[in-house]
Amino acid sequence: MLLHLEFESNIPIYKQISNQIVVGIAKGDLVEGEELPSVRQMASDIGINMHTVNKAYGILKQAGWVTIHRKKGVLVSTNLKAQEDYLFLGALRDLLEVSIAEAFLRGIKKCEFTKLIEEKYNEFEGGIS
Amino acid sequence: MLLHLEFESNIPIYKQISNQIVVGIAKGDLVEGEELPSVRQMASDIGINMHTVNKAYGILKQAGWVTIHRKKGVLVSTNLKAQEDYLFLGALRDLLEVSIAEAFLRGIKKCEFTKLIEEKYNEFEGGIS
Amino acid sequence: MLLHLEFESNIPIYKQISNQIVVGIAKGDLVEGEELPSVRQMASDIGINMHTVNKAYGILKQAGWVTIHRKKGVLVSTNLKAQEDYLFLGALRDLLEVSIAEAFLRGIKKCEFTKLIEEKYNEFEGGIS
Amino acid sequence: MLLHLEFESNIPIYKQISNQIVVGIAKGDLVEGEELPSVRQMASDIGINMHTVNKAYGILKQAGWVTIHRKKGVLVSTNLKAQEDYLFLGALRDLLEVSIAEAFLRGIKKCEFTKLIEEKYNEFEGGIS
DNA sequence: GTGGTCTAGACCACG
DNA sequence: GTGGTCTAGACCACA
Repeated sequence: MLLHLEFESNIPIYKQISNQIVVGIAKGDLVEGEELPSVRQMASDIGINMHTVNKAYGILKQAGWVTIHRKKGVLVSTNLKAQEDYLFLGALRDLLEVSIAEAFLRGIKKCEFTKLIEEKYNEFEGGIS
Repeated sequence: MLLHLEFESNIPIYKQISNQIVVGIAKGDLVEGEELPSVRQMASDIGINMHTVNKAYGILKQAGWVTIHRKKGVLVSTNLKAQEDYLFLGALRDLLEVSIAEAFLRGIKKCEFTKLIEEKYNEFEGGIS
Repeated sequence: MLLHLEFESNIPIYKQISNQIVVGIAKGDLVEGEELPSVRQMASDIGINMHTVNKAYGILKQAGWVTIHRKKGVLVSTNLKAQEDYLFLGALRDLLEVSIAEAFLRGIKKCEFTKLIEEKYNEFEGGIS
Repeated sequence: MLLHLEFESNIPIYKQISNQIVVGIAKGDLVEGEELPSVRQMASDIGINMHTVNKAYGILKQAGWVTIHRKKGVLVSTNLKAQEDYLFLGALRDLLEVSIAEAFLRGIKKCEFTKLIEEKYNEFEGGIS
């Protein structure tokens, strides 16, 4: 599991980390119960500050993607709070609106857009089979 | 064309403005050549800082959604730089990756996701016909 | 609204702050929409670091007790996520179990315990009437 | 008397142990004079560090819930220091304040809260009769 | 001036 | 050695 961080990006580093870990889980690169490096370890590996990694882990913990095990450290988890699904869908709808509007105006066809989605989905489902 | 701003959102005001204008264009609420309120006008209407509106217009101009004439004011445009389409698709792919990963892990089916896309697309296509 | 912090306590300072603000809301000392001091302001008032206050505010925001308004700053809110109520009750039940066990073993009567609860409730309800 | 430890809880292991033993006494699962497993025994049973069990026992001894004899081992006791009752009540009041405030603000009625208390009390009183 | 982010260095509780 | 907490000082985006 290698992280690719863009320090020049306007996306905060801690967000890039948490994002990539979620994607890693979806792709099957990270499996349930797997141990993530300690905050200090990952920080020194990447060459960033411990607190930045800590914040990323905090977000993941909050959302349920990892759990902090007192003996084993930070473990990948998929214990999502189901009741948050509808909140997620609402946020997703908002997030998509602008992108779709822009794609539409650029003349990108509906099927091109959905194909993009399906490709990504397939990447993830491939991790399962 | 009414803007609905959420001052408690984590999305910056200027971004909310530019987003809603793009969506407005896609929906057909704003048509090519239509004049948008002046920076001062919109700022006082909404009750926000002039610089915020200015920044929103700047982003829209940069992307080609509006053109700014000294005399005619701010006009809706759809003069997109075609060569940026593939850049847009790349950025879109990145933007969607995390959302799709999360949706996938939450058990949201591919077809549910694409249906959401299609619904939005239909909203926009309706504006044209 | 004055905060009483115990720096020697084993309860983290940021938790003491967030706790006292919640209690303040319940007592009516803080009302919906009221503006809280900025992180820097409160930090310098109390004589602690900005980040500690920031963490307290972050927790309150997460739980819905405050919102970050882009124009007005940090505002008291009571927009709680209703679906978390049953989680709260579960956590409460766990929290109470040990205290009740200990009270019971110390010979504190059921009614003494519930009287304590009722007194606190009255403090809060007094803030409303 | 089986301990159920959650290594992913934010409550320290030693605290979980001491808590559950106090609750066990209240429920009548553990009776006065009963012998608890030795530090080494319990540690190996649960698969945790000896020091962790030791710390739990230390807390229990400190509060008077167990006595430690060199020969007889760790014995359940209820030799509470009576003069600490008022301290306990004070601490309890502080502990409950935030929970009650939050419950109040969430619209949980006073009687719902006290019913929760009474149910727990009944669990313990059932252990006696 | 506000909150948001990052860094650096430190101490403590825990296991 | 782990995560949790606190401090101090800095830069940036935002309004």
